[in-house]
Amino acid sequence: MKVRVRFAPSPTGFLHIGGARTALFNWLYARHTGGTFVLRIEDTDVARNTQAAVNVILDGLRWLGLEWDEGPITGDATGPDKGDCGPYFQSHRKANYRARVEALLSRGLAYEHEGAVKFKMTREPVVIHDAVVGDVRRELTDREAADPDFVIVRSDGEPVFHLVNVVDDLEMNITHVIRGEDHLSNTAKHIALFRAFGVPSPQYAHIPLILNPDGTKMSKRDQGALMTAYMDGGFVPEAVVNYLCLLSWSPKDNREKLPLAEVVERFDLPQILRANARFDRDKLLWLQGEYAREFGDDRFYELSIHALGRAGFDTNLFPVDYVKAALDTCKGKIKLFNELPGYAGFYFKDEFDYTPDGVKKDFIPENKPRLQKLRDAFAGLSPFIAVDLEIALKRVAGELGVKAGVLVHPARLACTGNTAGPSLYHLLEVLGKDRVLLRLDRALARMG
RNA sequence: GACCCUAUGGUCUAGCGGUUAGGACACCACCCUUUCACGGUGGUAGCCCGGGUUCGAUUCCCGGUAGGGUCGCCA
Repeated sequence: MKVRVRFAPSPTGFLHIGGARTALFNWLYARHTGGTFVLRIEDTDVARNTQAAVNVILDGLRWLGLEWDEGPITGDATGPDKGDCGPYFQSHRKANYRARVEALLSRGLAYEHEGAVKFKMTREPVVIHDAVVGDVRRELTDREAADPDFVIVRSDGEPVFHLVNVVDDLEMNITHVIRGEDHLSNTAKHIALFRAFGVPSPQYAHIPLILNPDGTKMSKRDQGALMTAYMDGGFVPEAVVNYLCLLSWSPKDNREKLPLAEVVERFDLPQILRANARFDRDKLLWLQGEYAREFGDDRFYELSIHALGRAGFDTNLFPVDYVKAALDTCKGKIKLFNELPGYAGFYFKDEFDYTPDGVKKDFIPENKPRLQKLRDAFAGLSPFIAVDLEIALKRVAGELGVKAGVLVHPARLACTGNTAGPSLYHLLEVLGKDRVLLRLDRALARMG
């Protein structure tokens, strides 16, 4: 039997990091088994659905690289889709639900109740055979024991989650339901519905949740909960996906950074851990840095230029070779691409403020004659290249009887406005003699 | 309140009926160095508690505790 899994988000809120992880595990299992990954939009809550949320779901999955085999192609519920089990928006499957409810009603398995339809839930404990958690015997809670039946169609005629979820899994021939553990308790209801429809339940696999760093449940309002925070925050999908793979799953060989293709090869349901995991942004950031450092030039330039553009820097105003040379000095130094405007913006603007800490420390009176002497030495240099700049600076330092750092720090502040940044000699070479002398003069005037 | 899941350093994890309990992030110190970052070396820190089984439990069983989830005409 060919594996068919689905990710079935509800567009009532923006794509969540936990939802992304659920999508990832479904995708991994589909790819691992050579199965099919279906995307289904559960938009039955008309009042709370938004088109923007649908778009973020599609954009987010594509950004992560989790392409689906079946499902909508655009965020338009009436738009094109791919696959033989559509429509993939639940808002367009109402006839299916109606027919299923009729069948239950006619067989006495459901009944009308004050305008709504309720399903006659079994009173017996339900055993859930879960691929991750094992066998779970779910008994009724006290409140359920008082009234075990539950609503499957609202009095306004709209079908409810438990019903539509099961009907679609059934009609879309879903073989494995991989979802968050928050659904484990509800699974008894779903199994009862499958029984009522006379078909076996899919294989369930309930995966642990992602918690906040303090161990509380991550909600949409928490820091870092939304996928857009990563998409817009200068992260790369490789790092986010890699990090997500390491939550509740492990390659078991002490490696942390590993290619997705290898995860696909090794991923399987029984090895998924059972305990919730806390989200650790520091570790994600570390992985982000690992990836950012190892990108090829083209990818690095592309992401960098994009990040600079978002911050208002138009790199098209500069020669391509200049832009590339400037970015080359930043590679391996930054983690988040969002850091780049602050880190390398000095290459692309002549007017900038000096960081106050640096002014206090480096633009001191005794440094003025030193910087002047350095400026004069630089003025005589041709060509203006890093190795010669370093020799010149160290010679001046020697003549002054000071360590190189005494000149390096004010020179850096003068030319970049910052106390930290790319290699000084290389950034000077990239800026070029004219810009460097101009900036040194400006700093000298400022120190006056 | 009831039902369900879970429990290895601060965090993510490996592991085992007998191990000096391994790795990674973070943190601290030192080295490298023009800053930052990288890299290198070293370090602090862990098997939730109580019973039971056993020659021996972090590992198996039971209980407790703690954390999480669910019990909607939300999904």
